[in-house]
Amino acid sequence: MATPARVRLDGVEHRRAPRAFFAGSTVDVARALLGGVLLHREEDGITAGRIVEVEAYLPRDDPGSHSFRGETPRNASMFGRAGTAYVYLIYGMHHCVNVVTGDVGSGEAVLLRALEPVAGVERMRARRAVERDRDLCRGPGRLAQALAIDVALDRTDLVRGPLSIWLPTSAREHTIATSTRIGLSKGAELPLRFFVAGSPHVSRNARGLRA
DNA sequence: TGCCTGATTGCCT
DNA sequence: GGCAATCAGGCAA
Repeated sequence: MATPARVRLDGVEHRRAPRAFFAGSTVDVARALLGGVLLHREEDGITAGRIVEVEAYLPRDDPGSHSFRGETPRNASMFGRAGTAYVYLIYGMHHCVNVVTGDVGSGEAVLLRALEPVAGVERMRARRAVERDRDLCRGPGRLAQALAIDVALDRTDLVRGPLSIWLPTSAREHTIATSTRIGLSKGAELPLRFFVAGSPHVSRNARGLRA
């Protein structure tokens, strides 16, 4: 499928994130993803949302990461090249979407935790029974459902495939806040969650904020 | 082979 | 605030 080099989303011109964007250090990529757009090009339309909350999962000595115990069939894509999508099923019913970063084999990724809907909102509403649009993508399982992302998209290439990341050509003003990651039993003390301060689309209020 | 747990969500009290 | 839903991976036996 022909993918345009640029697209207008939410009134702002965006360019598709190239391979090099994902190859940096995981924390840097995580912070740079804030303000970017996750877009799913489906057969009959698109859904997209601005990224407002992420978590970094580091390559070594990060007990909270799926890669901590080494590569397995489940987490194999997390060890793939930067710019690969790592999608997995959690709690037997929800999907989580990650962006693979760093070098091949290192096992680093950024979990996308919340989006502000910007395109295909009607499609999202049809998939998720919620009263408020801010609840469409407020949480990792919710955004996956809203954008119809499941394990079929695991291992796909964010640089060329149906899932993609788009970056505004002129940076938007936002303050990045930091907190500990959510839901972990190990590695929970590390300040590796980043989100747009004040955004109503962030999944929950956090403790230990640092602007 | 069997048991336990999880990067969550939504419903119930 | 508590807890069930639901299932694949990981580990013990």
